[in-house]
Amino acid sequence: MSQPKEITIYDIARELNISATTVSRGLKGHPTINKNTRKKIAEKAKELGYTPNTFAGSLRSKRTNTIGVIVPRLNSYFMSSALAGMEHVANKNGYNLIISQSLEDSKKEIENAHTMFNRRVDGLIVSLAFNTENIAHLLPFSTRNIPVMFFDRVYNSEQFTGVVIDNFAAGYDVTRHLIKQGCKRIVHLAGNTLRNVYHDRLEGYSQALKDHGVPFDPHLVITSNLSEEAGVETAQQILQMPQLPDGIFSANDNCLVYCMLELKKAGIRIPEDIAVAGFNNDRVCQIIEPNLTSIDYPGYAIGETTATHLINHLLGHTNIHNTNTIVLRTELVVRASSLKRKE
Amino acid sequence: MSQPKEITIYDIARELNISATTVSRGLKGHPTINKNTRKKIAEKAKELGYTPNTFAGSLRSKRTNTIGVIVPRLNSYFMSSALAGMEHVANKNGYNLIISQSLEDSKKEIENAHTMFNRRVDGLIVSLAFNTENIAHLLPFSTRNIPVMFFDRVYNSEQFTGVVIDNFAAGYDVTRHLIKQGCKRIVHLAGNTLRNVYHDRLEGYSQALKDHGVPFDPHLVITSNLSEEAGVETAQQILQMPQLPDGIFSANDNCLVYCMLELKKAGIRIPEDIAVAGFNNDRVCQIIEPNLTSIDYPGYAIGETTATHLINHLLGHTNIHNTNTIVLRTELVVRASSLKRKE
DNA sequence: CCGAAAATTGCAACCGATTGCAATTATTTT
DNA sequence: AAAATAATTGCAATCGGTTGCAATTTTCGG
Repeated sequence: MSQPKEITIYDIARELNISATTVSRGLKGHPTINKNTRKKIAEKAKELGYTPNTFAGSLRSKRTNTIGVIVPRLNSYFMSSALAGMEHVANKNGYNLIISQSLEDSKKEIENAHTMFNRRVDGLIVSLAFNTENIAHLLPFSTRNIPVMFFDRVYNSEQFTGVVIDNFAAGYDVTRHLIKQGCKRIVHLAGNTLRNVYHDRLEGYSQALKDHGVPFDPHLVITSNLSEEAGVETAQQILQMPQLPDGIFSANDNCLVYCMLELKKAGIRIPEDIAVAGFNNDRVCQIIEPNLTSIDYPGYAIGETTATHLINHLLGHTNIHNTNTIVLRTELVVRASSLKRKE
Repeated sequence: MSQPKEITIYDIARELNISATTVSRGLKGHPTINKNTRKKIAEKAKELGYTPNTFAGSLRSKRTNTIGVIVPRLNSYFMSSALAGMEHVANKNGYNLIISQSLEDSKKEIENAHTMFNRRVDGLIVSLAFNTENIAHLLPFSTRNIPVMFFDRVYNSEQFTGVVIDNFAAGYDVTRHLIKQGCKRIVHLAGNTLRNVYHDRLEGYSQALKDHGVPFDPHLVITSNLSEEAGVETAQQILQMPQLPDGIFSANDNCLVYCMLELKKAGIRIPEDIAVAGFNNDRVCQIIEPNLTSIDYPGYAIGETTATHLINHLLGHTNIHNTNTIVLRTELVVRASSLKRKE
């Protein structure tokens, strides 16, 4: 099982009777190396089957061309889209992604952050776990001048840049839309309000109610982890309310879909009895019946934007420290699930 | 912008008046180091805020604790589930994942393989692009004794291990099920038959027809890239057939769902006019109406299995070279979309 | 043809940990 | 208490590129 010997720049140098320095520079296309020499080096490298050893280089140069990504979980429609967007941008620019999941657990998020740090990622992209309360684990990155960017689940801090949508406005829009459809008792399925996204959506909801003279009833705000199971449970809770609501605004589609199915099973008509609207514009929106009104939340674009900004910063084209927040445009996509009246 | 100096094992060594060797071993929990010394080292390391530099270590030890993953795209339900499974196993074992997408393009897959090689991944996991015809780009890994494992889209080779399901059997089961429901003209939505998964499903379909005396009609096999758009187009093709089919077996759910929506729009009743069944047991199966019969294709488990085997091999617990293929169990999940007769 | 400027190339230290082997120290055994 | 064995620790080379600065070669004007 002996490993075949690794071909190094020294091998190339020896065969060409030049120094390793020249080979190193030649391979990098360094301008001070003679064109002709460069060609010879390239040829010999190919001939010998040379492959650069990234570690050796990174050790010295302190650049790894690696971006760490920590997400709550990578198998949701939104997340995998965002990751796909990041990977695309990164790959195009010669960067690679090391991806890890916190599984919504702050402790694991901290561990992962350590790993990323040890791996000397050039930059870090994070979407926070459900229960992360502070970002002490990210401070070593700042100390080291390693840029950290949040996306989606951001942390309110002067120190880091985040890519988000205007969750308040989106929550407001959805709620207003439901009110305009005649809803008076609107349930809000909320997530952990520790996270900006859920907090802001709830605020938007409250404000819209207020602005339109609809009383805010805390009993109508159901907080959960917004999972599929939570959707089912929520439906049961709703069905047991002394007075049924006439609208639901959910902070995510996934949960709402399962809630809808359960409500339908119980004979509730949507949107006639209850108008519903979600958040994310998940693929299922166009598949469930009735089609689901939702906020279009461009995962791929968010991923691209985040990665682009981070890489531009790394390349020195821009400085993200000047930017606190990047807000992407969203859009309310109205579909049958919320249309009580013909518009 | 000067970087704060990096803390190394030498700093710890100096402060403790011992050698760097001892520090290195101490941190790794090497048994020959005195327990007491070990404790002192650990304390000092924490005190100074030491973080190991993975590169330096990897350079010397030639182990990176990194697994490369190349997938066609990472934003599909199946893929992101598989990746989630892999990440979970890898993380548990101290490995990290470098993930890249080929975007179904063989050329990009080759580039990505190079990158992975240069990064000296300890092992590689691949699911092939639609149009990859050979695996020359993976041979350097074999030469170097770097284990490569396929999953899902595997390459038929003695050389590498793959984790798959029995696509033939699954295709056979679905088709037989449709036949038993009384279908006589069953359309098959096929993918690129260069890929085992689609090839085998088609074979299973053919064989089932044959075994049950249903004639095979090549016009009923519609090959596409199985995208959402393809689903819509396929529906239009079907609607223009001189004689409508009475069943559809699609090689994936995603495409079929869009096809169904289009057919329903045209007034086709499912399953009465056309019974349909898909493949993957995607989340949408339980959401679309009627609920979709499908083959449960356990993405998360496939990811876990693949990563587990690879890591066990890396740790020397098992040797994947003894294993050619690992076949996971699948199951036909029957739902309303295919039930022409009460069972 | 000479000397200065420009273009190339090389020296040698360095990045930070790992490791085979030898050396030192502690513990037992006789 | 000396000898033998076991437990710890350290030396010094090594992994494979990168980089500041000096050295060498080439080019060219006069």
